[in-house]
Formats: sequence, structure tokens, C-alpha cells
Amino acid sequence: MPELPEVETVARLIAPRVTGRTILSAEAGWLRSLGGPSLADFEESVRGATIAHVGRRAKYIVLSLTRPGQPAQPSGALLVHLRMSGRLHVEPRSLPLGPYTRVALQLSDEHTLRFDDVRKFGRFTFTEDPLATLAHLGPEPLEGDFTGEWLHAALRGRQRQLKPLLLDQEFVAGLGNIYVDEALHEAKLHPLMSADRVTKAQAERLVDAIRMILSEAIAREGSSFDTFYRTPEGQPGSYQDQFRVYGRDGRACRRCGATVQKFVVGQRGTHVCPRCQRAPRGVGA
DNA sequence: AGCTACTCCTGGTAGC
DNA sequence: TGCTACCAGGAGTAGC
Repeated sequence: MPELPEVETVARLIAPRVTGRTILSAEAGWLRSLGGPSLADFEESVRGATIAHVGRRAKYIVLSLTRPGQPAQPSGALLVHLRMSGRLHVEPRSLPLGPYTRVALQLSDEHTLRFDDVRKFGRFTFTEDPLATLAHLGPEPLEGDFTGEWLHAALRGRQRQLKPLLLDQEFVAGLGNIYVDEALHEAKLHPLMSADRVTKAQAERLVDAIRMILSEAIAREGSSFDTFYRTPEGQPGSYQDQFRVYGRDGRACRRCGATVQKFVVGQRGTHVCPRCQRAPRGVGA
């Protein structure tokens, strides 16, 4: 599913098509996608609101709402999390909803903002206070405060394995299974190494790798390798062509030629070049 | 604190 | 061909 680059792509492409539109009504094909409230309560929260801005925080697409007549006054936000298989897109109202459309908002310009989600893990929720709802999230890896110095300090004293820590959205926001594997390979760090054994130089390398990989992936509109992730225009991203290790187990490392290996870390498939990424002591593979 | 297992869901595909 | 088992980009919860 979508990680930061994919979510960023969706937010950017959706923005010009929904900003300034007013929400006329809401429908839900799967109530749980709304994250708790009834459809009636959800609709009451959003009906008549105008989508003032579309942004991204971590893997959430944030649609900030205002009320007509008080454009300077925030009126809550829609938080869309695509999880594994969610798609957010805008279609003409005349186009029938699909079998996987979980939430649909009728907009004031004859279009419908649709949330489709095969696996139903995604969420399309309303919050009165987006800052509070998103307050638990860690720093944005593409912002200026995500530095090698910060990372080194944040890792100090933590006994966790590096990969699960990087996947923890409260530690750093936006990374998922693909880009963590890619960044660890680029920085030549093993996913199982203990966080507090990362040196300052390694932390700087890792920050550089994360920022570079995420930026390149955004430039290529994310990664698509099955029918799930598509941009709101229906196009696949192209960053999958650049994968260093993800999904390349059994093939040659692009940097050194050794065979990429796959194993499981924290129930997630994990890809590593055994030559570029030296295993910590006591780890066989 | 940090690890593992389990859960939410469906569809594609590898393997037999 | 057809069936089954397993796998998937996420993340919350519970138990040890």
C-alpha cells in the first residue's frame, strides 16, 4: 500500500480537483470506513463544508474544511488513510460507484470524491481537531528537523531493532515496508541492528538515504507493482523500477552483485543484501 | 520497553 | 482446470 510518496502524490493530484468545492452529501458503502460514527453523524459533520486545503501528514491525506461565510475559521478536517488498498479519486457524478467504493462525497461541481478500498482497511474519517488527532505522529522525514543529529539522539538508548523502529509512525512518520528496506540498503545498515548501536555517521547516512529515496519516489509518483496503487488519474507510479532490494530476493544486488535475501522481521517481508548490509553479531542470516 | 501473535479484509497467485 | 494455502504496500491491540 501507499507509503509517504504515494500518499503525497495522491494529495497533490487531488488538491486542484477538490479545493474550493463544497460537500453536498455523503454516502457510505462500508460503514467502518468512517471510523465509528453513523453515516448520518458523519454527513452532518461534513455537509455544507468547503474543502479549503488538501495536504499530507504522515500517510494521511488531510482535507481541511471551512464553513461558507467564515473562510478563516477551520471547521475540522477529513483524514483519509489508504492503508493497504485504498484509492482516492475524483470522478464525474454521472459515473456509477464501483463495487469497492466505500465512501463517496458529492461535491458542488458535479463531481464525486470517492474512496475505493478493496480490503476495507483504509479509513475516511472526520475530525474536529486534526492537530490533536495527528499529534502522536513523529517528524516528517522530508522536513528540516529530520536530521542526522536528531536521528542519532532519538536512537540513543533505544534497544529496538532498527527496521521496526523506522516503521513506527510515532518515531518517524510516513515510512512503510518498501521504503524502509530501500533506505536501509542505501545506507548499508542491517534491519536487525539495535537502534542504539547506530553511530552518528550511520544516522546521517540513513537520513540522507531516506530523504533521497522518498524524494525520488515522489518525483516518480510512487511505486506500483500490482493492481492496487494508482494515482488519482489511474496511472501507475514508476519508482518500482528503481527498487534496490524490495521484491528482488534471489536477484543480484545492484551495487555489489551479491544475492538479495528475504526474511521476516516483525511479520513483514524484509529484503537485504547480505554483503552491503552486514548482520549484527548473533544474527545468523 | 520491546517482541510476537492476532485482527481487520479481499484478491491474486504459486503450488499441487 | 481447479482447489488450497499463502502472501500483500498498514497499524491497533493484547499478552508475555
